[in-house]
Amino acid sequence: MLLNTMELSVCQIMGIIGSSQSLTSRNLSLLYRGGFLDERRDGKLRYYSIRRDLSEDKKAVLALLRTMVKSDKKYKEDLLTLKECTEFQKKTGKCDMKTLQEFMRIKKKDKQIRDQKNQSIIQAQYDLC
Amino acid sequence: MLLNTMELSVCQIMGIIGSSQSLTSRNLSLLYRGGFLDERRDGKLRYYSIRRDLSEDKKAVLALLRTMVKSDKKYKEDLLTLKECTEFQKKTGKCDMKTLQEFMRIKKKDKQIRDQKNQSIIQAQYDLC
DNA sequence: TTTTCATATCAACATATTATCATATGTTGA
DNA sequence: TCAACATATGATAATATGTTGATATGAAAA
Repeated sequence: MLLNTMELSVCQIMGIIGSSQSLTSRNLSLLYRGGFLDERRDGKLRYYSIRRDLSEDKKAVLALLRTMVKSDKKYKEDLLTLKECTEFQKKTGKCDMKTLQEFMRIKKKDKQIRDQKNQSIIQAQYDLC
Repeated sequence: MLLNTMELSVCQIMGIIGSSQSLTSRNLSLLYRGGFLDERRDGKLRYYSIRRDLSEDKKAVLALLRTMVKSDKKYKEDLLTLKECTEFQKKTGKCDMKTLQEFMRIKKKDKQIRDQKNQSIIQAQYDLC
């Protein structure tokens, strides 16, 4: 679904959605072998994008997924992260795995802290009752 | 997908697609609880049909499944069986489980014989090479 | 009422799908 | 050539999904 927006490399995707390297690579290559994605190699990086010449069946599948995903919380977050991530890259010029992972590590920590806060608010509300 | 055509009872569906009673019942009730189906009770029988007031998401899912299933061999066979089955019912007036299962047992046997014939034709072609 | 039939449900099993870890492959720059 | 990095893959563990067989429930006929 992230690839709806733009072409992305394996490490970008793993950075954004927070999945492991092997899982990301594997799933992308499954989608590639399944005929959903195009692959472009540029040095060490491998960029994947949604194929332009999809069969009607596949177009329909993607169309459905796109409508289903619209209301998905994680998806919205990920889209936001993608935006931040590309802006970060434009500014710094950096697009390597380490930088991305560091970028994500910080984001993840922030999220954890936020979640903990929410959790303790909920707890506090329970305690009040 | 059979329910696209018309409202059907559990035993009709199990007869037509050749699935066990418990499996058929379970899957139908899952679809019902999932909000895809309507249920109507008439004596011992329970009729399921596709809900008229589906959400847009669910409509989209069904629309996709309908296009995907068009090219499915088993689906085409089942549609044919459904037709035969309803004609048989109109003629005989019978719609109980035993009759349906007997109807299916014969159909299944016919199919097996046909498949065996095809198999031996293929074998014969191999032998020729 | 008891029996029969249609359907539902539970527990156990079978199968399919996803994820992980360790390691291999291939690419680039020193 | 080697070291560093990005990606891929094989073996295996974790989890989800689908199926079956036995049994329960509930309605109608005998």
